[in-house]
Formats: sequence, structure tokens, C-alpha cells
Amino acid sequence: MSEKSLRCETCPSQGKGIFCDLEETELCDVSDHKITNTYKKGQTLFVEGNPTFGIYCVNKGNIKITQVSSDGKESIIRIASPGDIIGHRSLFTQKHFQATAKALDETHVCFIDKDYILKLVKEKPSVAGNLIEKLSRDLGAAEHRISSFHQKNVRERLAELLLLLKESHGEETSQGIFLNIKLTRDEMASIIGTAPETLIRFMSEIKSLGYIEQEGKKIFITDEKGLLDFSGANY
Amino acid sequence: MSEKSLRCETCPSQGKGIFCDLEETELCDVSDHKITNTYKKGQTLFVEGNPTFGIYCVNKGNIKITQVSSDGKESIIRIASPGDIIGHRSLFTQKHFQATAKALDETHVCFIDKDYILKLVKEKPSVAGNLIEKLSRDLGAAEHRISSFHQKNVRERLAELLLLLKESHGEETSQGIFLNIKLTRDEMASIIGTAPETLIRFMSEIKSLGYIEQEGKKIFITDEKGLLDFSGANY
DNA sequence: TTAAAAACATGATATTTGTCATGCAAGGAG
DNA sequence: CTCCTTGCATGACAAATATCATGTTTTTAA
Repeated sequence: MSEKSLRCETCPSQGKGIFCDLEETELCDVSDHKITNTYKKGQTLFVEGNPTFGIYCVNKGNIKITQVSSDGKESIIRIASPGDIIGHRSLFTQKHFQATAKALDETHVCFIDKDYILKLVKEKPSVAGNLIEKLSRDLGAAEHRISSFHQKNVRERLAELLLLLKESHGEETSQGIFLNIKLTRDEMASIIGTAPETLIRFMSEIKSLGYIEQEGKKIFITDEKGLLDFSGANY
Repeated sequence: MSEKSLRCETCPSQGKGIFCDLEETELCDVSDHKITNTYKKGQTLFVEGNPTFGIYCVNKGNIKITQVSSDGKESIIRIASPGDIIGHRSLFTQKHFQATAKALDETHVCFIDKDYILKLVKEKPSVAGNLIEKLSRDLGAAEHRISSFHQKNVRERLAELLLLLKESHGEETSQGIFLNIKLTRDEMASIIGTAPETLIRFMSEIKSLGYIEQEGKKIFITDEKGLLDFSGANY
């Protein structure tokens, strides 16, 4: 799955990642210390419990980060998209991955070796700073989800999920905002922590209320304001 | 509530915090840039929405970090104890606090100004590194809680909470492991995301199974192994 | 010390959500 | 193209949890 390396200097997600403040020459150096891999839909990047060798920087595609319970129930704890890094959390704490990463679609990912990234973090304050900012944002998102669980029921969490997907993957079209990410109902259910059947029921309800439209698997948000009210938004 | 400043050099939580790798002279410099405050039980350190002026370093006592929904339901997203810092997440992302912090008991907290801490992070790689590690651990804990919500029911989450409190606040005694932290049932319920009545019911069940004992408000874990099984542990 | 307030506890009941069953639709492999 | 697998959808029912009510105990404050 390894292939011709992508260059950080010309990476489309440059400017979003933790290397965005590096000089061109420094970026070239990063490029020289990484390997680019391609993963097909469903392929695994790493598995919970595996040793950590470095971090992954997403160039193209989407990746689901999951944790599986002892009885096999999968939870999606995060979705990584272009510009995101993954594996960083485990790199700086444990020796082993705490979660599993799988490609949701055709994905290009750059792998950066542990030693090199640790050196970068130490020597380039901008990288450390951006990493701190990234972790802080991730932590904010995670804690927001925790209070959602306490304070919202499934329908509200579903509406909230649709709005979050709009933020991260929404694209304006003539028939509404298209959510340009491939997720099965099972996967959506395992993001908001409910049973697939329950999720599907509330999807139908939201659809019948005219807040969303479906065309095959494609989801379009047609009434954002309605969804926002429906989500019991407190922001 | 301001009082004679504590010195970092002699702080009992030195070694646990993000400044643990600094030289004595550097620590003195930190001491000179901070203010020590004391908060009584129930007092507020900061409120969601307030502007961020710096970070807080806990010297003594416990602090609950909460988010409140539009209909007034409080969720405890984290508890900070000696050695922990709070406010850091907001400092590095938003301009305003995303959560509210209140003292759970008599608390001593050192406040470090925003500009100074940002300078430290930039100039001292060890501080940045420890901050990254701290954030990574916090993120790990938050993501673990997210999958707990998906995968465990209330009784299991309660057992898990008791075990976590044992890790952070447990003290060996002759009648079992004493959980040395003052939390009301309402607060415990708002950690695991359930109604107080439901929590109390399961507390009674766990007590009747002999896994814990109560003496007034004090909780003792008398059968850790039992609790672990009861929690549906997958670690 | 005593009154008032807060916290704890438990029962009865309502609501939400999960589970099981079943049928249909869509997409990939031969 | 057609089979076959996977995903989507919905109904009926079961289980878990929330809510409401009420009484007791503990803590707080006067």
C-alpha cells in the first residue's frame, strides 16, 4: 500500500495541520521523514493494543477511530479528515494504541516516525503549540460529547450529529447542504451511542419533518434552523 | 480570597504537574508570576462564557468542572485534584471558558497569567511536552468515557466510577479502601450521566452485594474484584 | 439547640430506548 | 444479469431508565 510520497510543501491540507507554521525548507525536511500510504475503504491503519511507532497525517479521505467493548460493540470516538493527525494521543502517553483506525473511504495518509515527530515537537515551538491547540480542541469536542450524553436524548444527539457533519463535510447544493461523507446507519448510531434501529427511526422522523432529504444514501440538510431547534441547541 | 502565595519550589504537588522538569531557579520564576487563592466549598473559580486570563494550578482540594444545559442540567466533565491544571483547554483555543469550575471542598489554587504561561510553553520544551502529555491523557480519559456511555449501562458506569475514584482518591483503611472525596449523590449522578434516584438505587444494590460499605457519607470499597466484574471491565 | 434546608432513600409509574423479527432495497461478485 | 450479501426500514415487545411522589435522615444556619 506504500506509494510515491506526497510532499508536505504542496499538501492541500497544509495550513490546517500542526506543521502550518513551518518554513518551506523545514517542510521539505518533514517530507523527507515520512511515508505515504493508501488505504481502501474498510482497511485498517492500526489496531487497539498495537505498539505506537509514530503519527499519521491525513491527506485525503476519512478515517474512523473506534473502541470496541468486550462484547464486541463498536464506538466511534472520532472521525479524522484531511489535515487531521491521528495516533498522537497514544504517542505522548501510552506505548500502545488505545483505539483502532479504519478508512471510511479511499484514503491517503502520511506516516511520520515517532523519533522524528518527538524531535520536531521539542525543537519547533510552533509544532508543539499547534499540537497543544489541536489536543485542546479535540478535548473540547470530546467533553462536549460527554455533556451531550448527559443532557440530550437520542433525537437531539442525532440532530446535533447532522449539524456537526454539516460543519465538517457539508457542501452547498441546489437541494440543500450535502453531507459529503460515507457513513452507514450503523456507524452513525455508534457515533451517538444508540442502536441502529433507533437511529433509523429518528432519521425518518427528521425527514418527515422536512429538516433533511435523502437521495439514496446521500443526505441533504434542507432546514438547518429546524434541525438546530430540534437538537435542543444550547450554543 | 487572595492570601500569602505558595511557592512552587515547595509545592506538594510538584513532580506531578507540568512544571515538574523545571530547574529550581525556573520554578522560583514561576512562583513570582502567580497568585494563590483559597476557595471554600461551593465557591466558583470561573464560569462558562467568561474570558480566559490564565490557567489555574490546583495545590489542595478538589474542583468540579461542569457544563450546564439550556434547561439547567449540570454535567461534571472532569474533577481536578492537586497537581492538575484547569483552564488550559480554553486558553489554547477559545477566548472564553467552555465550562464552569467550582470547589468541592476547601481548595488552594495558584493562578498563572496567560502571557506568562504562553511564554513558558514557547521557551521551555519540557513545559510544552508535559502539557501535551497532560492533554493527551485527559483526551484519553474523555474518549474512554464516551465509549463507556455507548457500551455500558448505568450500573456498570457506576461501578467504573467507584473504581476511578479509588484510583484518584482511594486510601487504604482497616474497613476497606476509603474514597476520600466529597461528592453528593447528585454530583455522582452527573458524572455518569444519570438521574440521582437511579444512581442511589444502584448504590444500594452494590452495597447489598457487599462490594462497598457506607458509614454516613463515607464510601469504602470492600470488594474491588467484585466491583471490577460488576463494571463489565474490558481492560 | 432547634428549625429549615438539603441530601438520601425507596416505591409507583411513565417514557425512552433496546432487542428481536421480518421484509425490502441496493450494490458487489461471479 | 442474477444471486447473495449488506444495509435500510418498520413493527411488536422487553428492558432500562427517568420522573414524580413521599418520607427519612443529615447538614446547615440562626
